[in-house]
Amino acid sequence: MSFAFEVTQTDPTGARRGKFSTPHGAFETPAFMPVGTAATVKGLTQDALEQLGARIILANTYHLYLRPGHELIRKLGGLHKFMSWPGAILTDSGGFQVFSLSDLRKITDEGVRFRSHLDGSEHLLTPEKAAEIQLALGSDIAMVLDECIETPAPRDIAEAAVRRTSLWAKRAREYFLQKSQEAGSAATAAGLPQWQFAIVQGATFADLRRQSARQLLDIDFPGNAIGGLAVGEPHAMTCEMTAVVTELLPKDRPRYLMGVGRPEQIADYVALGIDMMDCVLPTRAARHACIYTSEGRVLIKNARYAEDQRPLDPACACGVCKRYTRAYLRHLFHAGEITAAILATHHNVHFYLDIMRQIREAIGFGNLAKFSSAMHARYSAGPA
RNA sequence: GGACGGGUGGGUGAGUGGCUAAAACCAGCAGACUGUAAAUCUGCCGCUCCUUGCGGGCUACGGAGGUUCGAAUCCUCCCCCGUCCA
Repeated sequence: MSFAFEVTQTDPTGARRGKFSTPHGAFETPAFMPVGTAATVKGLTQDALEQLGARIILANTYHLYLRPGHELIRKLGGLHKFMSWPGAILTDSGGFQVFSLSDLRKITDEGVRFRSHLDGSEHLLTPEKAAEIQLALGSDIAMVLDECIETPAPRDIAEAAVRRTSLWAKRAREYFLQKSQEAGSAATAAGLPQWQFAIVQGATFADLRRQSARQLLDIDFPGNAIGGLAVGEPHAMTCEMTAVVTELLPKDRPRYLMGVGRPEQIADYVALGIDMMDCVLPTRAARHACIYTSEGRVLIKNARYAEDQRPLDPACACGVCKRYTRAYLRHLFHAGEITAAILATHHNVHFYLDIMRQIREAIGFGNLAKFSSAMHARYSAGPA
């Protein structure tokens, strides 16, 4: 069946290995999803993404709604066809923009009123509207609109966000099911997503996190996400909140921790039972000359690499590391050449996807904990 | 030979008596980045001393003198550069 999630292996730590199927192919979990907000993973062609082994990427409801417009994408055959991406696509709802565009929006129970960061025009994003846009895009996994808040947050603010997120999730679910029912058995043919994920909020309050999770579980989503983390709080807190929530989540359904993480943190989240993650870090840091390697971070613009003939990461098998030197990459960055961003992104995304491959293997062999501590050791030591 | 215009910190270039170790930009050095308003943003960027303070000393706006309490800024001469006229 083309819509399925199955846990195939578990680890003493709590980590799970599994397989996630969509109409646009299957992928193994735990999975890392590169972020392609505006229907492109910045710096990478779809060819490159496929070659790197990416089977699912992220796109953004809010951004694609503003430009080029979801109706245009629908008209052109859906997002997969539009961007020529054969793999799976998860679409974020715009809930993160509630957080990141906080100066440009007003929030009520009805929805979020945004002033476009592109032209200042005003738009109302409701839970139903966010679902509708994602249906138009034809995404494989749709996220509900949630209220993502800053951390640390006062308790009353966090409570309000939990309440509103549950309210919105219920409406989003009803809308989604109704539309799916209307489409009937033609749903798949019409490219409608079968997967809709809820998003747990609750800031750094364990009881609110539990409350949020329980409320969302009552609505009953095929998959569950944890949001509002890794937005400034310490890593230990991120882990604590994640653990609080994953304890409550059904074991047979996928769990997605949104927006994480640093290379050395990924295995920690997997150990807490997370199946999916996404993060802009590998792509953004790459554009900013920060290279992730098996030996730690390499700030490739630094003068110390001017004559360094080694590859970015001597232990890396990616095409960039096979062919180019640190000295060359440093030069490209200093020269402001677009190729610098392209090559660095290629490597960093490879690095992240490779971390996940290693983690999946480690789960198979039961030595995830070892992998995790090794990563932390390398990354606390700083660049070589 | 003459007439104008101009010489400012690594570069471009503001500044025409004190608020100027001297704008801004670039280059350089370092840092940040976690469901992307990010090929972005931040700090440093003459030398030096210390009790690291919106601290002290020194050097600095082509060169040398001078005026002034005080000069990158005004005056004199000189040296360069550009444009134009012979």
